[in-house]
Amino acid sequence: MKIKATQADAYRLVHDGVLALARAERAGIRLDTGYCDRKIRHLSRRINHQHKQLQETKLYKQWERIFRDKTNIHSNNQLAHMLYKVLKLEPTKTTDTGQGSTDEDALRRLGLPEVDILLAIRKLCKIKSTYLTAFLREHTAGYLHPVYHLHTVKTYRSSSAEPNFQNIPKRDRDAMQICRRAIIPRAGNTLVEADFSALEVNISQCYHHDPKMLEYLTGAGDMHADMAKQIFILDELDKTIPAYNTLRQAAKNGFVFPQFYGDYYLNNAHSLCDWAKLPAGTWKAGAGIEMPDGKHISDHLRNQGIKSFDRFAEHMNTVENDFWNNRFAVYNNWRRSWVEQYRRRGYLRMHTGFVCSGIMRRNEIINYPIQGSAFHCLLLTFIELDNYIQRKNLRSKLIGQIHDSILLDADPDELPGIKQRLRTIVTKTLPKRWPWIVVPLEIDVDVYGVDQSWATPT
DNA sequence: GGAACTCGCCAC
DNA sequence: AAACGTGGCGAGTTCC
Repeated sequence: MKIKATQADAYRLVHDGVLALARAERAGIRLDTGYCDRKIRHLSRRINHQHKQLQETKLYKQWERIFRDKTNIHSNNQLAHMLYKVLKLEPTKTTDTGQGSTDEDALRRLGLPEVDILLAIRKLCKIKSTYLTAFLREHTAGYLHPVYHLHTVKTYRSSSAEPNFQNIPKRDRDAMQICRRAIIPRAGNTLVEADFSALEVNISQCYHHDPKMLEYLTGAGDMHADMAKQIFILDELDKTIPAYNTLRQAAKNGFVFPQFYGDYYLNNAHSLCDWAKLPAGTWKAGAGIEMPDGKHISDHLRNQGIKSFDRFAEHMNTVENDFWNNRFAVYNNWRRSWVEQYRRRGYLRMHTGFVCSGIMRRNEIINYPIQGSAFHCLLLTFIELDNYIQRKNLRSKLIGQIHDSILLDADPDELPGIKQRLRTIVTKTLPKRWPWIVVPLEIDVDVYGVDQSWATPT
C-alpha cells in the first residue's frame, strides 16, 4: 500500500464499510418491547403528575388567562411570550433569530421556581418521545435496524437514522438508565462495547506531529491536570488533593476540548465561571463553588490577584497564548499552514484519501481532517472485525457503531477471540495499512454481562 | 394536509 | 481576522 492514500482508497473504504454496516443493520439490535411499554406508561404518569404541579403555579394561571384553550406548556413560543413580554424579564440570551431563548440554561438563569417543574417535564418528554416511543415505532419483531449512512456528513463521518442510534443518553444517569435498559442482547449473549480512547486527539497527532503532545499521548504527563494547574494557579495538583478530579474535569471540558474545536479564551472564561458559579463582575470572599476542602473558589483566586471576571478573562487570555505559542507551538504551526494550504488549493485531503472542497471557515478546515480520519480508523476496525466474524462463522454479531466505538451482541465463549482480534487490528493492521498513524491506538472493551441490558454498569 | 422552518437537546 | 466541529429528531409553528 502506498504511503499516501488516494481517493480510490477512500472509495474502497466506503464500499467495504457499506457492506459491513449493512450486515449490522440486517442483524439488528434486540429491544425489550415489554419494558418499553411499561416504562412509557410509567413516564406518562410522572409527566401527568408534574403537569398538575405546574398547573398550581402562578405562572401557569397567568399563562392560561392569556392563551386560553390554546395553552400548551410544550410551546416555547408561548413560554417566551410569558417570560419576556408579560413578565418583562430580560432574556439572558437569544436564539439564532434574535428571540429570547428558552433553553435550559436561559431558564435557569431566570431563577423562577416554576422553571424546575417545566424542565423536569421537558426531560421526561425527551426520554419518552425521542427514545422509547421511537424504539417501539421503529422495531421489527423485537429488533431495531438503525441505518448507517456514509455519504451524508461533510467530514466523511457516518450518520445514523430510524432510529438514530448515535445519540442515546449516556451522561445523564437517569436518562441513560431508562433508555439503555431497553437495549438487550440475544438470549445467552452479552452486549460488548469497544471504544477507542482519545481517538480524535490521537489522530490530530498524525497531522501536526507536535512533540509535547506526543509526550502526553504516550503517557508522560497529564495534559488536563497540567492545564488545571495553570488555569486555577496551583503550585501542585496531584491525586491526593481533594479537588483533583473536579478541577481536572473543568480544565478538560471548559478549556482543552473547546480549544481543540477552535473556541477562544473569552468563551472559556465564561464557561469556567458558570461552572464555578462565579458572577460576572467583582468577586466577593466566599463566592463560587465550595471545594472539597471547604474553601470557596473565589478565595483561592482572589489570593492570586484575580478578583473579578475581567481579570480572570485576561488570565485565560495568557493561558490560551501559552497553550498555543509555547506548549503546543508545533500543533499551532500545523493549523496555520494547513489553513494556508487549503486557501491556496481550494480543497483539503485527509490522510485517508478523502477530499473536502467548497467554502470552509478556519475551524472547519482544521477540524474536518481530524474528525474524518478518526472515524475512518473506527470504520476500518469495524470492517476487519466483520471479516473475522464472517470467516470464523461466529455466532457473535456486530450490531452498531457510534463514531469511535463498536457495539456487539456476543457469544461469551467467543469473547476471548474477539478481544484478541480487536487488539491485533488496532495495533497491527491499522498502522500497517496506514503508516501515517504515528501514535499507538488503544481500544477499551466493556462487557455488559450475559442477558444484561445496555444500562448495566460495567 | 404536507413541506419547511425554528428551537431545543441527545450523542461523539 | 475570528471566535465550538459533526449529526438526527420531536414538537411547535408557518407557509403554500
